[in-house]
Amino acid sequence: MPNPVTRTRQARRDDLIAATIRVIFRDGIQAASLERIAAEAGTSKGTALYHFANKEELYESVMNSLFEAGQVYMAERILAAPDTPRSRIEAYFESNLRFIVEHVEHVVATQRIVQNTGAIELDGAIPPLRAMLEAGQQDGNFGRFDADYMAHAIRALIDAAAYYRPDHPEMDDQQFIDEGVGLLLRTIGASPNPEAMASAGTDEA
Amino acid sequence: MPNPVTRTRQARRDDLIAATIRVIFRDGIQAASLERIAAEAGTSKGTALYHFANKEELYESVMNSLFEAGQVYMAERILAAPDTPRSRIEAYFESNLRFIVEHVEHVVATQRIVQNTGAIELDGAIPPLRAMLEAGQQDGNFGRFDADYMAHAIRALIDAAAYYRPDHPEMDDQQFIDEGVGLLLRTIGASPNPEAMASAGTDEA
Amino acid sequence: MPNPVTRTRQARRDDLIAATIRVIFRDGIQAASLERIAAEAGTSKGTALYHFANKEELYESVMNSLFEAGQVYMAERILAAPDTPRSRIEAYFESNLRFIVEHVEHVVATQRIVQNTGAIELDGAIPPLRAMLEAGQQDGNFGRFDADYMAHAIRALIDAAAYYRPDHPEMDDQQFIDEGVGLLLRTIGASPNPEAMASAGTDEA
Amino acid sequence: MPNPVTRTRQARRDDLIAATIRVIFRDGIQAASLERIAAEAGTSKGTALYHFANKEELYESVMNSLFEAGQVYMAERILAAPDTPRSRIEAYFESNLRFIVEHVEHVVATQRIVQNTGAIELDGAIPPLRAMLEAGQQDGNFGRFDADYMAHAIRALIDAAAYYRPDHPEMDDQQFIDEGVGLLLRTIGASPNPEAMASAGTDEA
DNA sequence: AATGAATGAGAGTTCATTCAT
DNA sequence: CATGAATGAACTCTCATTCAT
Repeated sequence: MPNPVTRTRQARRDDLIAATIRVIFRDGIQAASLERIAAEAGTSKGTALYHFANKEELYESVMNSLFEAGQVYMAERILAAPDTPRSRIEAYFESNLRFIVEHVEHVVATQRIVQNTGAIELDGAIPPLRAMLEAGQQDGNFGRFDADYMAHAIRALIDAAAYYRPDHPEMDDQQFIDEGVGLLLRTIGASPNPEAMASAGTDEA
Repeated sequence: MPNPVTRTRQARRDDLIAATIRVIFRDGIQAASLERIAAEAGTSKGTALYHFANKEELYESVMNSLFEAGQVYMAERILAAPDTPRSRIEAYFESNLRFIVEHVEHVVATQRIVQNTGAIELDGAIPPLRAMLEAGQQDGNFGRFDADYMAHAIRALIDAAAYYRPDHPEMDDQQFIDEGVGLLLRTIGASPNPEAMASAGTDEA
Repeated sequence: MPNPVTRTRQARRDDLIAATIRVIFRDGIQAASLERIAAEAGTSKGTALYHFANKEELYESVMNSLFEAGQVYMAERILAAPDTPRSRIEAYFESNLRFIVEHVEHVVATQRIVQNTGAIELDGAIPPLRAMLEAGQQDGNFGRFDADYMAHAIRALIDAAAYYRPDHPEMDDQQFIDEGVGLLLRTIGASPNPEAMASAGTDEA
Repeated sequence: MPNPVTRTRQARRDDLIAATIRVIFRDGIQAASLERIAAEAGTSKGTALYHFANKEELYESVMNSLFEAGQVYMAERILAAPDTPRSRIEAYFESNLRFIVEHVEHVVATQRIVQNTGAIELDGAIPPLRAMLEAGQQDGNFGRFDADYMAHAIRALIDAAAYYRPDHPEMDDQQFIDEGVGLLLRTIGASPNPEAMASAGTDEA
């Protein structure tokens, strides 16, 4: 029976992870000292280091909790899409952008950590993406481009979307996602919506 | 009349700026303490702070020297291009990528500084870019997209190119630039159109 | 009636004392945190402090358990020796060295604690030793020396033997003891005199 | 022209070394935090770490300054002695004890550091000492003993003398040294003073 | 113009100890 | 009996900045 003072182990860890995300997102990674993070979580530096061996482990937990959640979220949606490169990559784009919209702070905080610590975690995203791109190219559905270069470009675009989002509340979530998906599909040389193009109208001049 | 032993004011500042760039590019921004930078410049921490009021001013100088050089470099080439949105933006893309290729270390160092200190300097690049995009859209040469969103996307793609470059020496400079320009033109909905480039005629199919 | 799962009070204390000795002997006193000791004993820091009011009390228990065991061990052997200063001191030397050989880890751990905490426990050993030396001097059996100075020297030699022992496994126990006893007897000016030991007669040539 | 505030580099280092010795000698090595040492030296923690890369380097400086001084001091006196094992080792004993008397605090502080950090510096003293002992044994001047064991015993006795000295001011320096030399010579089985024995009297029964 | 020296603020980390359960 | 959780004090170390020369 957990009480409000002595939380269970995982609850405290979650509190600290959430506090870390808030501080980094709000004040920048420079401001994210253990003391500041602990204060944000309503606890002390000593307690933070009781739950995480060191700051690096805390940061890793922030990153891993995002990666795991993101992977599940996206895999679910990508596998639900029709099994064609075009549909798959569109599902990839859309699910990734939607995940970002729903977890902006966590995403931005993680990016700051990756940039700052030189963690190469994000590189793990490149190979599967490259594979999807090459599959589409072989089917003749995508344009002509260097798949590795393009994979990095896509990651850059998606990551940038996370930075863009919080500063543009005037755009609603769906607009934001659609704009991003359209842009990404155009970048890889796949028309934004084949069905729409057939039935409704033309998106491009 | 500069003394051969005692460097002139500007020369020393330039030394320190160059040293800062090298340290950040090579060892990361975490390693860029004033002591480390001064040592790299062959001088002392005290001297570094004699030439720059504080570390922030040194970082600003690193960023400004890049922006000024970049602006001159790009303006020259953009103005030399035919006065159409399509040509102008292609010149923008190509000159920017070429500038990056020629100044990778400086560009990467600046990006690290911006990310780390939260400097918003890069936002200055958005309005002129957005203007170019809107001009192209009004001419019917570019696709349908949110110009502000696209301006940020383009900056993200170009910035990402700087990170990509040093890790891919197997690509030669021209390949790298062409791949980037092609990708960017596709993104804004303007096909690269090689024939047009040969005949200097219509930019868009 | 001790519960097989829940150890008895004394058993837990003994576990912790033994764990403390192992940790200090193996990893040094710097590494001997309560957490480390508790882990070595297969329990938790909280439990350790349930059985000992604080760390100091734990250390005192380590020392006292050694002193008590040593005192019993030595007293038994010294009282069994012929009642002459020469025999008595020889029994003191031999029993002390033999006790060390049989409890190296405990002895070394205790020495480390004494050195580190500045505990002056060892001084308790000086007065009885000094008395034995003075008795021998009055009988004309020992050399001319300052008894207090010599008592300290003897303690230093015996303590040093404990440090020496683990690093020299090539020497067997008996050799080690004999070498030490010989050295000590020589130091106080009483030759080891093997004939005397055989005939149980005159102790000094 | 050094002023009382800004001391020269070496002077400050010496101040800090002296302060370290005083703190360790007076309050024990546990109390020797950088803050405490800096305060004792009349400066700040930051300054201490400006002059020494880290605490370890400070401790090494304490040890090395002692070893260097001691080596010079003893070498001078040992080389001045007649070239026989007996004279040489007596000069070794006497010069070492005299050096200790003149640098008790430094010696004790160094011993505490060695014990605490596990530095094995003192082992360097064993081989030359063992060589001297073996030389004396071959000449038939010393008793029968294991030279390595004895070398360690001698070091232990001499080190113990440093601990003994400050607590016994009633003994004057010369007495202290003579008592120690006599004890040591007896330990190795060399009569304390061959000349004295020939001309004056007998020290042993 | 240049710099060695000094410093204080703040960082991450360790640890003995307290306490509620 | 036992322990997980929490905490605060103290520690070493980093660093931008000030200042006298």
